[in-house]
Amino acid sequence: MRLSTYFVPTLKENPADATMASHRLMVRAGMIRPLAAGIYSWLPIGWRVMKKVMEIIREEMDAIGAQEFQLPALNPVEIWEQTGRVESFGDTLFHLKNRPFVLAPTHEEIFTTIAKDHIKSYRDLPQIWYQIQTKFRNEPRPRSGVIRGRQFFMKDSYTFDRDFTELDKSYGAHREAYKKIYSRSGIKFFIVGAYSGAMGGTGSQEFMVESPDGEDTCAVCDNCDYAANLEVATSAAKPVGRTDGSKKPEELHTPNIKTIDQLAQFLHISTERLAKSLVYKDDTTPVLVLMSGNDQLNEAKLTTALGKTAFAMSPEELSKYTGANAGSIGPIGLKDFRIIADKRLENANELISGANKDDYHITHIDFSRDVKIDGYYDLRSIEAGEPCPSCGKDLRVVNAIEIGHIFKLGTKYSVSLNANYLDENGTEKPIVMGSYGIGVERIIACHIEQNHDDNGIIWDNSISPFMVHVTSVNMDSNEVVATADKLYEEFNAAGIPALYDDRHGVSPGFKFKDADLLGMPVQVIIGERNLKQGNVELKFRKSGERKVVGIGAAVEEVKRFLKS
RNA sequence: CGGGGCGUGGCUCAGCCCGGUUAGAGCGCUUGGUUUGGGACCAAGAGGUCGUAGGUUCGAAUCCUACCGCCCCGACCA
Repeated sequence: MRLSTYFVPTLKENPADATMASHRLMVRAGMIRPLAAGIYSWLPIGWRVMKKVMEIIREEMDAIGAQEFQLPALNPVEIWEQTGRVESFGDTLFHLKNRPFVLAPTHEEIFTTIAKDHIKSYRDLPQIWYQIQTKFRNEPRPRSGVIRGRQFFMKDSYTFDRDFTELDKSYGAHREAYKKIYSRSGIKFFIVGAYSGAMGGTGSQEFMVESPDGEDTCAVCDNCDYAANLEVATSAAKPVGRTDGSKKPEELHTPNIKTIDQLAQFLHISTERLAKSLVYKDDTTPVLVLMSGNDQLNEAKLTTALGKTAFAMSPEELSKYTGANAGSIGPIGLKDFRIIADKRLENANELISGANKDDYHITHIDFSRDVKIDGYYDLRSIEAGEPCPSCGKDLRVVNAIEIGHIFKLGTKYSVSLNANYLDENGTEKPIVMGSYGIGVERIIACHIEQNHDDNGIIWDNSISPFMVHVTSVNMDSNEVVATADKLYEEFNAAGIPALYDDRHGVSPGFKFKDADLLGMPVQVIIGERNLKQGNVELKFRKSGERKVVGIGAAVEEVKRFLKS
């Protein structure tokens, strides 16, 4: 493409509202333009990158036998009501005003409906179906450029199997395909065990890119391959356990003590044996959650433990239900509560907790003697520096951007939409499903996050919009123009996509800055200085290395570089 | 949805606190000329309902109210 006519509106200055490097650079390089919050237009050079990423995805999906579909984004709301997801998506689901339709935020319902209509026999299984399609989600707060948008491209695939063993195979195939997709896209990533959330299902993993701007938090071990989203991460933190002492519970006056730290200071002991009480309520039952000391409750883990979402009680509810205010609540003498505790507190004794009477605590509590605990669950958020559950080395806690998520859905959607098949014995069974997503924009944004410098983007060959950037330094020199034209044609003829800066009246410095900003892997610079000796200059974007070569050798040199 | 910030030519911003001719700068754009290896220079131009609506005032970009939009933090995030 000739830059003189190609629409690439580059910007010298940073857009005021972009904070992340990828966002800034995508706007500056003329890849995208904002239309509204979380909604972007893709300009020609950005769309070229998008298409290359999509092509990598297609190749790897096709390689595991997946078949590409294209489903409607407009869906009758009725289908979404059948799976209960109008409610579970809530305000995130876009509803049309003048028809009972929604804009699809994902496609489990529609793919399952097709499966229900046409998959009737075990002979029809397995199937792997996918699409690359625009998704719509009314995000309460779009952010970080294209990373969290209200409209975005997702590769979503769905597997249909006869049982869970077969599902494991389909799931495994996706996991491997995803690794290839991200590796080929030039992204450093890691895989974490994840929380299935409202998707339901029996297991899931996320593909993550470490980034201080990430919205997720993960625990990772640099020694072994343990990595997990904090929503499910565990550590080998020691249980509180039992200690000497067989005293009976005793009330203790603790005036104006509200926090665990104050209590520890007041009693001159460590925080570990202080059983912190947190009070939640789900739709029916009040729940008392006991944690050791200052361990932080992870609400995602709480949801998993309870099987439903619970909300923290307001201060007014607290005193109504417990008779005390926050800071003085405990498990002893509490009526009508479901009481659960973190695993670290399992069977612990010599604990101190609130007395459900303001300014009083109870000492010498033995959980196996004095309290009826309805269950011990892993409820705490792990912290950096705790020992890895698999190898014991220190865990790191990092922020990360989710670029893919794979789910073993099981039969949640097939049951609610009656997608059944007949097995060899003529028994009707629900199809066992998996669903797998990739955020296409996020691949691009994360690639730029990981591959840029102060001057601009540094594309990997695999997704670079062009392979070579030909710069004609001086358009007023006939020799320079003739040589640049000729090289540009030669690159085209050799099947090497080239961007040719043939703009008139643009100073050399301006062209060089644009070339670095746009970030093609190789630049071929044609100027009078080198041309006198019959040479042109190659500049390799990533290394910054420059090399002067004869005009006739330029194409071969570039070819060799691109192959290496 | 809670907290904070912002809205002034295409872009980045000043002016607003303390109201007062014709609303500014840099970049970009147009024309002419000079330049040509790291975001050139000179000259002459074009381009703005100061987010919208109401209010206060003799007078509003500036003060007040409401609304809209955008960004950041939090909540939320299959």
